Amino acid sequence: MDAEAQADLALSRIAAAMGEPARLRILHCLLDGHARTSTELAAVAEVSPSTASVHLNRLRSESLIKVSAQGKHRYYRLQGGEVARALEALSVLAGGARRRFVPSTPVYLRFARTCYDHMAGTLGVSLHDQLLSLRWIAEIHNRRGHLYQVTSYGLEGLMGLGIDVAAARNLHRRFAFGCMDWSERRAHLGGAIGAALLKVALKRKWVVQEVGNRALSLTSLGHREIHNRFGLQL
Amino acid sequence: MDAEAQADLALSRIAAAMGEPARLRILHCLLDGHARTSTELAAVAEVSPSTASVHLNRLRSESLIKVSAQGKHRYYRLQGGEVARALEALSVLAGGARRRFVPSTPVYLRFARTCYDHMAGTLGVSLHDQLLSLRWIAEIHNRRGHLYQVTSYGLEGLMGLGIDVAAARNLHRRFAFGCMDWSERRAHLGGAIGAALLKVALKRKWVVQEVGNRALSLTSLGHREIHNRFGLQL
DNA sequence: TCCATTGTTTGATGATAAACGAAGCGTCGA
DNA sequence: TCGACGCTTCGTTTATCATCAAACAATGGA
Repeated sequence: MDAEAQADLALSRIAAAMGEPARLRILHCLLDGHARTSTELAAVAEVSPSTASVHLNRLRSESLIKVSAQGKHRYYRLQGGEVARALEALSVLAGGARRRFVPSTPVYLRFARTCYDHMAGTLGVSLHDQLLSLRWIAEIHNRRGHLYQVTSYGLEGLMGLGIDVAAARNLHRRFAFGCMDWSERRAHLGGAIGAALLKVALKRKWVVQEVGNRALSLTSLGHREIHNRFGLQL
Repeated sequence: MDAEAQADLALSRIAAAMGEPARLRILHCLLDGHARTSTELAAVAEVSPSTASVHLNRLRSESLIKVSAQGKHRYYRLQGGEVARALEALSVLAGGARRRFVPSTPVYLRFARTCYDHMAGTLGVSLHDQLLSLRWIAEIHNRRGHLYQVTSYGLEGLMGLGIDVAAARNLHRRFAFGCMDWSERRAHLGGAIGAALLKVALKRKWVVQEVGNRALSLTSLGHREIHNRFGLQL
């Protein structure tokens, strides 16, 4: 088989991978740049988990999505911007320009959002980096992922915010770890400490949660407080 | 079903239409903007005419191609530029940027090329228009397509080029007709007279055929001769 | 008018693949 | 260590679809 025919075949396999309603719903869902778990995507695609797993495998073998395991979950996301662009080009054919795909994470989600029970986005990543450079937290080696301990500086600072670090340590969950941020591609602070920080930020109205999505809005109070307490100019 | 889900479904149907090797070969073949007959496309797709017919119907129902009947033939071509753009976006995913699709007729083909045994492209269309305005040929009405007769002016001119018009009239084929030019979307001169003109142009080295494609190169001699004999400034 | 060419439609057949449940494998939290 | 949970793999069923030959329709030329 010559190179031309082989390229055609590869192209048709990619198009076929997109040409199945359930798989297209999966791709469409991932278009915002977020990573989703297998279970979430099964619900979106409206198929059983086992069926979704087969679909995800197929999309992966065509390099349309990539996966990264994190603990119990497997996070799937688009392989890259080309995939989003191809889907957008296809959507032009379907019903004109009736509906536009959002090729990347929307600005309002990219800046700050919740990731389960802690902060993600630019805000979350910046805070994580600042806590590290202020030496409130320090990395400890572990075979899987980044784990953190709270230093004596950190203990003082967190208690100053009204966080009960000892109680957080006794929760049946990871204490503090670097949680991969999918819009920033860098770590933000997860675990019990991360959750406690979000709780404080919400309670003190540094950020407010929007309805209907996971976005967080930074208030002017929050802007001031985060600058004063962490030296972080957002 | 909500609008979102319906758009996804339409999208997946389009992707599925492209996701079949034979159909993709057809689309790929049509990417140069030319129209092809059902039989030609069956050969390209390497399937039987009946199978090709089914595929062409499917592509047509998804508005990826359009058809126009001309006599015994049915000419298929891409629906529009968006289809070419979508295929190009997909080809980025297949094997990187290894091979680029040509979304429209390449310049070298657009200017001048063979159409079976006569001239097409800008050159062919210009010549056709000029022969009409010089009254070498005149349109005669016919229920299907444009047919032409050669006037006394034309007879003189063609004989001056060494063309045996009487012999051309006796060939078992259409004498002269307007053949739709798919890159120009206008007619060029086909039939026995069109073929005889190409033969002369090749013999006198006004144009030379390139190897491997249907392109024609206009020589400087051809440029001069066509200007002198037809008053055509290319 | 007749025949060759071109193309579509139909019907039958075989291959592909999408779907699910059950079972298996890892990881997390108690 | 022991479930609980998330996810995948396997095996089976079912439905879809690509394919071709044969029949049919339309056109052009002799």
